[in-house]
Amino acid sequence: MMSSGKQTVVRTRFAPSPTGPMHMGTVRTVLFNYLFAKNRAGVFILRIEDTDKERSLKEWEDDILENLQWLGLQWDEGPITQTQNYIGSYGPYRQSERTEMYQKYLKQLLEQGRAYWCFCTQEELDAQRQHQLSLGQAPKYTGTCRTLPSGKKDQYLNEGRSPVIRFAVEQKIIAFHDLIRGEIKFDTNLIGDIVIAKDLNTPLYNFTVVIDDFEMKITHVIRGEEHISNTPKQILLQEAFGFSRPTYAHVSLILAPDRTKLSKRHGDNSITRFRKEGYLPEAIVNFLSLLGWNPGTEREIFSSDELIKEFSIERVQKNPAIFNIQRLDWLNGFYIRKKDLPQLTKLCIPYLTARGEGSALEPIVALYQERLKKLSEIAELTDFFFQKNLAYPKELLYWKDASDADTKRMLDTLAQLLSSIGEGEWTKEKLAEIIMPQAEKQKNKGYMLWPFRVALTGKKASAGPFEIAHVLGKEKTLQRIQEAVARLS
RNA sequence: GCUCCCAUCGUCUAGGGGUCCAGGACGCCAGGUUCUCAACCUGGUAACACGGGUUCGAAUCCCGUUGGGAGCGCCA
Repeated sequence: MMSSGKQTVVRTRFAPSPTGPMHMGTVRTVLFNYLFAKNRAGVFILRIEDTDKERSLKEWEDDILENLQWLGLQWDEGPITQTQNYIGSYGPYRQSERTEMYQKYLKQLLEQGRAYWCFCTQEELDAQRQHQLSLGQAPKYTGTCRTLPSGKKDQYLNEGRSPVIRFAVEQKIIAFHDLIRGEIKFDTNLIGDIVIAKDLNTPLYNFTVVIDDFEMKITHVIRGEEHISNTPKQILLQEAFGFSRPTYAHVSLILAPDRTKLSKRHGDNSITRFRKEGYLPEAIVNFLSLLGWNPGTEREIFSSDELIKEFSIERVQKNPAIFNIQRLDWLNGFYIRKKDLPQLTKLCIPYLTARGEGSALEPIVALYQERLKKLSEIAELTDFFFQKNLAYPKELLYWKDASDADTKRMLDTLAQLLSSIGEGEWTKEKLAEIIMPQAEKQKNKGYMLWPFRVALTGKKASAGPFEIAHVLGKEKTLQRIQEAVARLS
């Protein structure tokens, strides 16, 4: 195991396969790896597991790289790349670029007789599995290729069968300590000889992980719960090579509200979708890290640096957590409210395309900063500022029991009052100073303020009328009131 | 079917034998503020899955039941 005298540097890795968009659940796993490594002043590695040539796509690798960058989860090591678009100067490790090394280890196993060529066909294996299932047994490989006479081998080759490489699984009890779950035991009797490579150039997952974790000196394997049952296979492989065993920590899954594994059928839960909708990386990081972990205090808000400082893997929850978007929304709103205006405006611009320049939009964004749950909402909330003609039913102008005539009279009074205010003193304070006394004369301020606000926005919910009138300017404000009057009677 | 994992408010969780007729947060409800919607403040609702042990004492330890989840590939 690990040397106890000198302190070993902690090394963790995130090892995704680029076969689809990066999900929220995946992000949480990365986060735990990242936080754990950083908390121990260790090294965090990114390894792209692209051994499946059919399913691995460059598009998805880019998706992973982009999102990690966006989230601020930078890896510390990797091959230096020429065309580096990412923070730092390291590219990711890619398993597709390491086949020679895997081959070396594969040959070693073959020579030692720890692995062998298996000639069984897909049909034979399927039949075997069906048979075992029908007997109520766990399906496992029980073929005889392990001890195949060499004559038979030639015969199969002549038949055109293409063999795979199987690892001869030793029958024993494998126990390992999991940082989150404690002792876990498996009887390898239930595991058949596993396929570790399709051929010498095509190694498979359970094999490559073991080699890479050793070669990259990974000390802690933090991964999803779905890998618990792979662990004994990997330990067996490690033992065959005499590799030291990393420490394991299996993180529970994130579940959809129906309590099943979060998947496509629960809608789009890709990190890219949340990014596009206008969730902030700090909100996602804060939210995900508290999904299944907390420092034992009543604190809810954490920056990345604070998370790094507080994080401990032992405090990670064993039971799976349900993805609860309302809490994410709340956190997102919190972080939006905390942004300074120029920064927030900049973030909103993509959602306000062709509606003006940055600084011109600031007053508008300011009115809605505390109403935003996600950035994308800014578009609909503020559309009335940019529309030439507002579309709303005239009934919307009525406050409570106010009649058409009442409302018209209110708007006329308002127009009169507003006209008296000079362009130069058109501030929300001045507007309130002139209008409020009149509004207060009504049975209820709503009789004047409601139609005022609706005339300006065409909406039943919005920011206050004075601040909106201020941003709109005198001319547009009066014009919108006239338009409202024209709708009545 | 087999193997493994899990089990506190609707949700995320605190709790690791007595200080818990269970605390916080989100949500929800009510009130305050308010022309509206947010934001903000105050209050409220709501949980130890069940059954056996162990113990003077159990949400906390053990066993079982039930329930949920994951895995059982020439995917990762």
